Amino acid sequence: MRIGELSRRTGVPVPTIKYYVREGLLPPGELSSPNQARYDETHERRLRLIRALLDVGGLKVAAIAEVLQAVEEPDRPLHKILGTAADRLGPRHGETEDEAQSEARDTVSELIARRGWRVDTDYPAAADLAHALAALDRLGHGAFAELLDDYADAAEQVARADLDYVDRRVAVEDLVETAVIGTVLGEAMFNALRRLAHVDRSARRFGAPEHEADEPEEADRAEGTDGADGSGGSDGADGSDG
Amino acid sequence: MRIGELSRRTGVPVPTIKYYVREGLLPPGELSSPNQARYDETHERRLRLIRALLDVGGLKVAAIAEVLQAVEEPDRPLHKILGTAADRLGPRHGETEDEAQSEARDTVSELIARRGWRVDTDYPAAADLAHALAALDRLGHGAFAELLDDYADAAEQVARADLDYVDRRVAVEDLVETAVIGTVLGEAMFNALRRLAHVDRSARRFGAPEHEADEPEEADRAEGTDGADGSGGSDGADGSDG
DNA sequence: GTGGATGGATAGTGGCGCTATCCGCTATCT
DNA sequence: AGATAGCGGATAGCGCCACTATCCATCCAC
Repeated sequence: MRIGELSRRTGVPVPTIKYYVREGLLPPGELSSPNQARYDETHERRLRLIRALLDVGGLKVAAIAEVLQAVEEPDRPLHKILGTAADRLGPRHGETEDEAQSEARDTVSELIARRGWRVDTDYPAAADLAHALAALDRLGHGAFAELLDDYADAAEQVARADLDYVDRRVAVEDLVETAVIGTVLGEAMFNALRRLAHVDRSARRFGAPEHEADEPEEADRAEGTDGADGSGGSDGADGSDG
Repeated sequence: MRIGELSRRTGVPVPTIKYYVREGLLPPGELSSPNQARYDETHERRLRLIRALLDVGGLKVAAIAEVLQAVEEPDRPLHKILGTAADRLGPRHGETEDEAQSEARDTVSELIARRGWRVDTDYPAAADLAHALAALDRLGHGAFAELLDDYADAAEQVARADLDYVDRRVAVEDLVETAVIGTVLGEAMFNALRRLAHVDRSARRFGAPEHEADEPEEADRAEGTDGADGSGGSDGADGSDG
């Protein structure tokens, strides 16, 4: 297909596609003439991946370029690429050599050791965690770190589910791409779920009594009852809480 | 104290503090003269909160302004404010009335109903979740949604821990601020933990052999040294999935 | 009473994700 | 063959955002 159709199929404007090619996110089309290029489904797929990483995952264009370059090389060990992807997710923060900071780093090291995780202490995600803990500490909420093991339990659960999924898919699709997608979109998914669970629990605890009650005081949520019935064909995958 | 000391204590440049005041993130200092203002610990605290929300939480300045305005009003029900905070966390996405989109919305509704969560289906976090699911679907990973209940279990666990913490702190500190901090920084914390858990599990599964080996086979993050193979051997041509 | 800090206001900067425009070429329709 | 639409490639510009620089009149400390 040509660029116009690629644009139509994906909803991405043509100049934007050109921009992605320029930035190295998308491989250029195969030239059939000096100024005529062809694109195929791999481009379409890649383009959708880019948009997902961008819109849902919140990655920056430069970060996506790095991740996708890693995806291109199947030689590298998976956990490295996963790291590359995940590392680009976190916020980039300058060095703030604080007391809270070094203390937080120790806490992270202890946690990693305690759980027997096979990760380096200087892993970017570890630094992110330390940053969060340090910020908590500076805000007088160092006690929030007491929840670390609860959080880690949940994180392990999720990670297990993710890897199981990757395992299941490994033969079918590109392993690395699957892992990237799972890492990035899974994060967005979990964050949304956590926010929903927060609202639910705080409604239960502070808001309404047992019976359903919707405060009419500020019902600016409006009602969004979409008439579509269409029972989904989802199987009853019961959550096996373990 | 005056603005200079506030700056020194927090590490935030004076012009930036002025900027925050202009943007409504930080209340102005108390004027003792027409052009002389005093700041106190509440300002310092607020400033640290702003930086945490900005650097660690990744919120935008405008979003922080909204959240903090909600924090100022203790009348509003907590779960509303929590919602306000959480809603500003997610990515803003335009309307992409897709098939995947509406299908995803249904999936979300079912999930909420299935778990008995007291949240509206059109809650922003629900929309975020639907967006993530729709993106997954478009990428051919609709099956990832099978993990939803696993994810939701973990999310509930985390939310329970968070609310317990808020409960514990409620008498001591400002409730709403605590909730905001927990929501935002907790998210950063969990995401980092999840990435660490990912690396751990994928190292176990794809990297090192089963027995616990403290010594990593590749201690450095540097790429290039991928001589060690034996795992994978996935040379398969790129996704000829169609 | 002098010099440096302060408050307040306005304008400018740099990064980022696009977007607009231009040019010469090419595929396709008639 | 000629008209017309689209294309590839390159460059410049836009809009948003989080600051940052400058200016000026005032104030406080020494």
